[in-house]
Amino acid sequence: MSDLLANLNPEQLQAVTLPPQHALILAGAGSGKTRVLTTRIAWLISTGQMGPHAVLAVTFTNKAAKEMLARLSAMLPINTRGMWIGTFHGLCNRLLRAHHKEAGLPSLFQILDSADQLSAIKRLLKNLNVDDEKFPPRELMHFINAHKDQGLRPAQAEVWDDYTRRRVELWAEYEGQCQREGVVDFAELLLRTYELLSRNEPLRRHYQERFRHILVDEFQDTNRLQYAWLKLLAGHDGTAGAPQGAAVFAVGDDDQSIYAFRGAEVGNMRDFEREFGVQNVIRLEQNYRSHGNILDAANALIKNNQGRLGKNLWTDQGAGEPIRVFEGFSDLDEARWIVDEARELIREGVSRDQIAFLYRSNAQSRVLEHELFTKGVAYKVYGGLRFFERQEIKHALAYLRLLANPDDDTAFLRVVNFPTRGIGARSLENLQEAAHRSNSPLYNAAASLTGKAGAAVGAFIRLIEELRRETENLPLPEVVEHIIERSGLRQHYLGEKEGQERLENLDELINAAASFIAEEGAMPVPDPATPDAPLPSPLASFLAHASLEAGDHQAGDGQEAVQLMTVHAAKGLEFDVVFISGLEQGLFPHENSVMEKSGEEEERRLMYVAITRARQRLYMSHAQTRMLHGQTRYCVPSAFLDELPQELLLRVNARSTPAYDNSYSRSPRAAAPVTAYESAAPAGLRVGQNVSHAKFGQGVIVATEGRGADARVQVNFGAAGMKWLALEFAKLTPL
DNA sequence: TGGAGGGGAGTTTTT
DNA sequence: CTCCCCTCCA
Repeated sequence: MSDLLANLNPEQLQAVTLPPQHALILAGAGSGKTRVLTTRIAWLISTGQMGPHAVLAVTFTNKAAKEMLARLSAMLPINTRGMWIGTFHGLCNRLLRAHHKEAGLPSLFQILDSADQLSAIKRLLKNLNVDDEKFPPRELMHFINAHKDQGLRPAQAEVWDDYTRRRVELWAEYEGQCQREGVVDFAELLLRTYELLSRNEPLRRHYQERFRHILVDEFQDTNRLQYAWLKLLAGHDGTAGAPQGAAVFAVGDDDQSIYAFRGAEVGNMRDFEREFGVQNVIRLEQNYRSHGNILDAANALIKNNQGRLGKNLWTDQGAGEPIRVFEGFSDLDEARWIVDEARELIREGVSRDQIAFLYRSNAQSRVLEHELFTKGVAYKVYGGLRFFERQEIKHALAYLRLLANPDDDTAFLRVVNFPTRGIGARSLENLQEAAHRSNSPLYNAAASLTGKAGAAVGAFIRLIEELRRETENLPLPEVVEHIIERSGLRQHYLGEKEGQERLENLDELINAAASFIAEEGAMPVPDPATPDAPLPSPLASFLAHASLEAGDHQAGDGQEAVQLMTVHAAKGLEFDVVFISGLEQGLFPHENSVMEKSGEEEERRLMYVAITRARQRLYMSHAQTRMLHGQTRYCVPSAFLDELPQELLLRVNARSTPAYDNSYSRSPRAAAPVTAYESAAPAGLRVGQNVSHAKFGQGVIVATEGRGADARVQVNFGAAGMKWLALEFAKLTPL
């Protein structure tokens, strides 16, 4: 045990060894929060304060959950299998599988991922003859999910106009459809579990009594429903007669809250502190990742946010390098400089995968990729399709889903005619109509179809029935292999020009099934606390796994490569060298964020996350012009750059560096293509012109419109925002 | 049934 | 500009 606590700093040690009370750990970037979390669990177990089954540890990502399990296994001589450590969704899935009856779900309920959910909504709108122009499926999906993330059902939704009334009706229809088909979406996993536990007292008591310690990772990312879920499980819901609850150990960093747009509520941290009467608030401020200059910059930046819980990172590693700031004439110029700088570092021996290019929006990767490709630097872009999201994989899974649950219309429609078997859109329309009339799944309605179409659909149904029979007693990997052959998927892709990779992926799916069985599905462990609960079948578990864990992002080739990703995707990662590009008003901070309340603060936190990814070297860059939506935009440097202590920055000017001289840095004006507007611009005020305004300060003209008395110009004033000004009235001084 | 071509949108995203 | 989605036509 002394081993366990060795090398913890005083704050970490204090957090790990707190008495069994509620605690809030404010864990700064790079302060060893995962270590504290796992050591806390190990300490509680090894000191005999609780058994492994009395802990519930929740994370947001599978990666974090796996990491925790791995570290725990390394610390303790216990089998972590069967411990309740996982993602919110994974744990809810587990609960719902064990108590599906009480939750009103079929035992083999399927989980819809976002793509499945979208197609389910599209299908619903079609069946109900709803104009999808008026009710865009994506928007409706977001509406539904946002409400469910708040813990709401259609009956509780606030309705403020006819449009919303209709959306709520459609949402209710959607819920009905999911129920009929035996499928649940991501938000439903949580909401259904929450409702199950709040309505079913014995069950609630059972779990409340069982979990003595609840640990939550990335607490700042919890949404309202997740917080309510935690309160319920912790026995802190105000229910009369609730047993003495679990101790909640919440770890988070309000400064790294960057997911408000998907429902995360930083306010949960304050609420938690208040509602749980938290006595133990511990700040982990010693940073083990970055050099001092980097931390100083991050601290100075984040100080500009209001209402923080407060935290200041420090390190004993020394100041390190200054932060290098580069201004390019264009986005291309910027990319060239970044890539050249990276090549220089690689020459000096920095490993490629210790170099990260971070950006605010995915579109920015294009110009960087182009430059990397041109210069022959290996790179890897994060954010593409993931394994289980690939077309061929989803097709194969749809067959498997139909074996498990024939009511799953989403799966049915996905493969009823893939590979093509002569079932046209017309037949499917008829089938859907018949199903709608008889209020039955497509699978059952198929029998009512007559004629040629009926025969074709009938053959498909028979195929599924045969597959079910043939695979009944096969081990999972063989089931997968069998359906890939018998469904005709393999044959189909064999005949396709670009089919080679898809075939490889299908083979990989068989491997995935095999390793899934090897790792977790081999012999499902009965939960000691609920020994009577049905054990999930390997197929059902595998399908849930596929939905809940879509796999790694497309990682490109395995070789050492420069890492490209959005700042969001970089959260939780660290690199020796980090480049943050596109530091321009409107891009970072993003223009759409200024509309949202406290949007600027979230952008600042995002910047804070970006900065704190760097261990040794940090580069920041911006460009004077940037191609955006096919047009050249004139940009002013990000206000965030001004918020950094200037003495930490080293301005690197391309022209002062011989290597960059006239090789590609052209004059800014010459580099800027003439836009269509420009011909109409009044003399002296052109797009790209720097101007000064009495009230708004310095800015740059980004667009002009009209002539004479009607002439207006759009000016980007940086921190003061983007303004349209009538030349007749506004006093603009060219600079 | 699939390919071509028009139209529209273009922050961030895990489960 | 470029990508994606939908529709329409052969």
